[in-house]
Amino acid sequence: MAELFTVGEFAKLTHLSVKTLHHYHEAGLLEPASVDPVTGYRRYSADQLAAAQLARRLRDVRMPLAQVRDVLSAPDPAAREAGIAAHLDRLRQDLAGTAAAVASLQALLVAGPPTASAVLRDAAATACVLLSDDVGRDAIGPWCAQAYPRLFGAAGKLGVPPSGAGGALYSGGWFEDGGGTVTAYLPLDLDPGAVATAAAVPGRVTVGVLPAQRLAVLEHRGPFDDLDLTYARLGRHVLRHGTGTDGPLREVYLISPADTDDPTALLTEVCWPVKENA
Amino acid sequence: MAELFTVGEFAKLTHLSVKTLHHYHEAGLLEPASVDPVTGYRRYSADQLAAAQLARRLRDVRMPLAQVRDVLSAPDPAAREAGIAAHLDRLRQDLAGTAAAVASLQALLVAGPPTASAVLRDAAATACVLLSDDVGRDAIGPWCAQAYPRLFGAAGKLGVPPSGAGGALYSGGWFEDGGGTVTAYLPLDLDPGAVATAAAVPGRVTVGVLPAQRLAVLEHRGPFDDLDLTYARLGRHVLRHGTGTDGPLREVYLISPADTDDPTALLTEVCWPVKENA
DNA sequence: TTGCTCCTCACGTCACGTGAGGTGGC
DNA sequence: TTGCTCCTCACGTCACGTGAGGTGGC
Repeated sequence: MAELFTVGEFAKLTHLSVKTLHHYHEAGLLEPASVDPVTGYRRYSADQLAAAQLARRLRDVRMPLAQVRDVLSAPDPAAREAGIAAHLDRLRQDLAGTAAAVASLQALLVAGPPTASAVLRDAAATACVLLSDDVGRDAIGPWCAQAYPRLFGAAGKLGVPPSGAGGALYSGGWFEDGGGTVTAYLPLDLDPGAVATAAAVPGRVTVGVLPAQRLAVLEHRGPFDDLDLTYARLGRHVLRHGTGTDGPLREVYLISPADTDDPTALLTEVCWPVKENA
Repeated sequence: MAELFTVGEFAKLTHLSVKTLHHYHEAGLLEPASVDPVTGYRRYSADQLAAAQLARRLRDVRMPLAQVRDVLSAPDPAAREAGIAAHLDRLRQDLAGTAAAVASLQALLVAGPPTASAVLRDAAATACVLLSDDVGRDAIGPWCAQAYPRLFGAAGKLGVPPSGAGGALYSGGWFEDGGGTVTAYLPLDLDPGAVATAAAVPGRVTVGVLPAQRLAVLEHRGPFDDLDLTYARLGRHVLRHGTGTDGPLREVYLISPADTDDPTALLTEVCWPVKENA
């Protein structure tokens, strides 16, 4: 007859627990070859051993169940291997992130927080190309990576050279809420008063003016993961003196990931808006 | 006055979300410097910034909250750094495990399952030193690592040389239920009938006899993580012919981690108990 | 008939995120 | 007074594990 195994037997054969097999059934990931309509008994076929073996290995490399399901039901081997390769790539990025986090931890233990001092600056109104989006905390890196090329492209099409480093505004409760509206900008060598006459820009990039603002500024050198140390130094004093405003926080990327592959070489200005009479 | 910040301000300073700070308060991990008894408003002090910065980095390296709490409340810097070092060590092991899982996945994709054939063997009754415990699936490696030295030590104290490689019995539904009773054994060069006269052994190690049993045996070469492939090949045929019994599954560690650091050099006999008339 | 296996709820775990619904401070 | 921030439930997420309580098959 057909080679059918009970859950318990199939569990022994695959080293997946019975509970896990139940879960995979319910998740539509590994459906038994047949289910007895009266008793509900699951029966697995020998043909399903290979799928179970693959599923176990995909879970061992932390692939989410939904993706495992997609891989197992892939229409052809090429699609299957593409799904696996994509996940292994995410795994590599994750690993790099963990290594960076270990380095950040050890740097904090060895060196302690940085000790530079903030300066006040009156930022003038500035014509810019702008790109705004609702971005979560964990998506900010990739979002910026696609935003600035688009802004540079837009500036090029306008025929107006950038007049300085790109930056971004983090509005409202971006850090408190784990995300929100981010506006990436690139300053243009253009009279702010002339902006209304600028040509429309393709995509969602727009041309606008950053308003004049008084800012407390502190330079941050090193990876973005350590920006909290600089925010603490800068914001602590601004808040202590009660001079902070609820305007968006601003970052200026003087040396950005586009300029260097060395995270310790990154240079970022952190700008906290303060009252005019500060 | 004291430098006290609201949750929102403290979130901006630390890049922890307000919800996370609530959670850390409830978890007793980072209690606000003061809580308004009437409004419930949390107030954080500037002194708490360092703890928040450390907590964020510990979470970034996936330290569980309970351990973060222990580290933050450590009595002295030495205890704190010991806690951190212990976790970084677990992280390294985890990483090695993931690397092994990637290798296992890629080997499966490239080579497919192995194709050796099983043989029948009548194992005679054997005198052994034995060590039994309730062990979970994920704890089996470390458990074996401490079990076999103890068994060798016991054999030495008895003055009886081992008569072969060590093995283990995985009883009942060990693989189906994700754990259960495991019995590690080391065969002794001793008449099984003489066992009752053997001296008591210190610790929880005992002297006993493995009963005679007919086994279907298949050799497994390579890491333990790939044992499921061999179990599938072996058990599939045993179950297909309906000759399996519900006795414990047995593994014999011909080349064990004590003998080599190369996982691909490991050699294990997988033994499935079968009926006497098989 | 006795165990053993199988079944289905329902709830727990972990570290938060996501609203809902309501209140305090400038 | 209007927003804005703050508060507390209560529930969702993810991949199962852990019983509870009950039934089918040899």
